[in-house]
Amino acid sequence: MLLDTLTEHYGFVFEAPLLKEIAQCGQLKKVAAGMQLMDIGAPITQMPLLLSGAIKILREDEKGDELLLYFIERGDTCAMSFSCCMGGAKSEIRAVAETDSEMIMVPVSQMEQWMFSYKSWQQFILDSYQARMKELLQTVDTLAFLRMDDRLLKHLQDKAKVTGDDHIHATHQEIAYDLHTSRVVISRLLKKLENEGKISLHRNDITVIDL
Amino acid sequence: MLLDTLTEHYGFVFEAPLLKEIAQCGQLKKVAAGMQLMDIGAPITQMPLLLSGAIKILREDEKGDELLLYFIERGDTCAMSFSCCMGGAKSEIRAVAETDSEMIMVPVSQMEQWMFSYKSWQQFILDSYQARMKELLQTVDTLAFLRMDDRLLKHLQDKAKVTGDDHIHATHQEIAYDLHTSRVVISRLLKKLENEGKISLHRNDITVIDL
DNA sequence: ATCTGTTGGTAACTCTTGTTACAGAGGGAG
DNA sequence: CTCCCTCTGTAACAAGAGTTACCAACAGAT
Repeated sequence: MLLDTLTEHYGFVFEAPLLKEIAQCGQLKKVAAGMQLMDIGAPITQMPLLLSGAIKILREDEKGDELLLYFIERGDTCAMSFSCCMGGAKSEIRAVAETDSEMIMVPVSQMEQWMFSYKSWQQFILDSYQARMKELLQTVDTLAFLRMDDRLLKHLQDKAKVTGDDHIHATHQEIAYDLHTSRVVISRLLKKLENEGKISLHRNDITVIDL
Repeated sequence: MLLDTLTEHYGFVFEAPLLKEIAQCGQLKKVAAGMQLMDIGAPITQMPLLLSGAIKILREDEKGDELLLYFIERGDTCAMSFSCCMGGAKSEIRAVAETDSEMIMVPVSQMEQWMFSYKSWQQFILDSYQARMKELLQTVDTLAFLRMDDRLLKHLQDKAKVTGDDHIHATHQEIAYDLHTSRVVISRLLKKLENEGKISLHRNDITVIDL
């Protein structure tokens, strides 16, 4: 039945023999929101194929300050893990489940071979790289060209999108960590956004109006 | 003699038959410092294999404001072009020669096939993606975690590195464009760095002491 | 109902960065 | 040399963001 699940989500991406191979060596994994899936510096031995839910990808500096890079949604994979394990390298990022999520974990050993034997796998990996690259460019744009109020609104909109819920359950402090700023700044700007009619504020719940 | 040049620079990366193929369809291109090689939104039909010099990769927002992403040096290629042309997509970035540079331009038509027929080509593309991804992460770190004075110093050090010259020939305005800030800010911070003994300032010439 | 820890609101202040304005220094052309 | 243009230095001010401090509102536990 792993094959069935796989076919349901990736049937249009991979050809049948490859789906079968993945089903054979892959392993279903369910994680609860908030669980950490991968840490910076950790060696990578498996690669996730996301079935449902969303994963947030974080970067951290030497002082331990965090920054949210982007979200990974269903049908996506973490291209960075791929390149890392190919070179036997360590992870450059941290991955945390944003919502309850399901994924198939594929051991890296097979993947190198698939790059040669399955055109669809090769295409999938390249597309994945391409997509991640684009997300990273988006992140750079946001950091370089937007002020904190716009970054905040964008963050709320993104978050509403990946959870499929315009009610965001997060404390101001948690948002501040994602955007690498302080809680006070977030509270201030949230209030401003509320006055502008773009969101409405309640305890532990921000409703995004301007989606 | 294109094959000779190619072998000299990429002999240890690609096997002989591939080098020959590249020499057949590739085309030597020399560009002077300052020349634009690619623009945002432009379709991509060729991919550069850099032989000498350095290329700077820029991002631009709707208002036309620029930001330097990173430099590409010899032995590198622009992975982004690759993914773009695979999907027939437009360029996400602008590329400008930082110094006089030489490169071999390879038409995209062949490349898709090489992905399957040459393991070394596949590896080269994946490594290239990996390297560019890492540079982009660096860029994000810089934007998110550093203040302008440190960004400036880092920029000068990077620039000295890719040109192989600790004398930087650039106006304050040009540096301001790369870092997406104003000339006055750069002048101010350069003066500060000079007072700290990390650089020395002359007209159209900044000498980096703290390499 | 009271206590307690968490969350959110706000004020006051500092620091960094951006903006405007202006003056002087250097370098080339006539 | 003089004119003119580019480049640099600096002051003064404005705006955005970070910091510290404190209080109120809320929710859960006893």
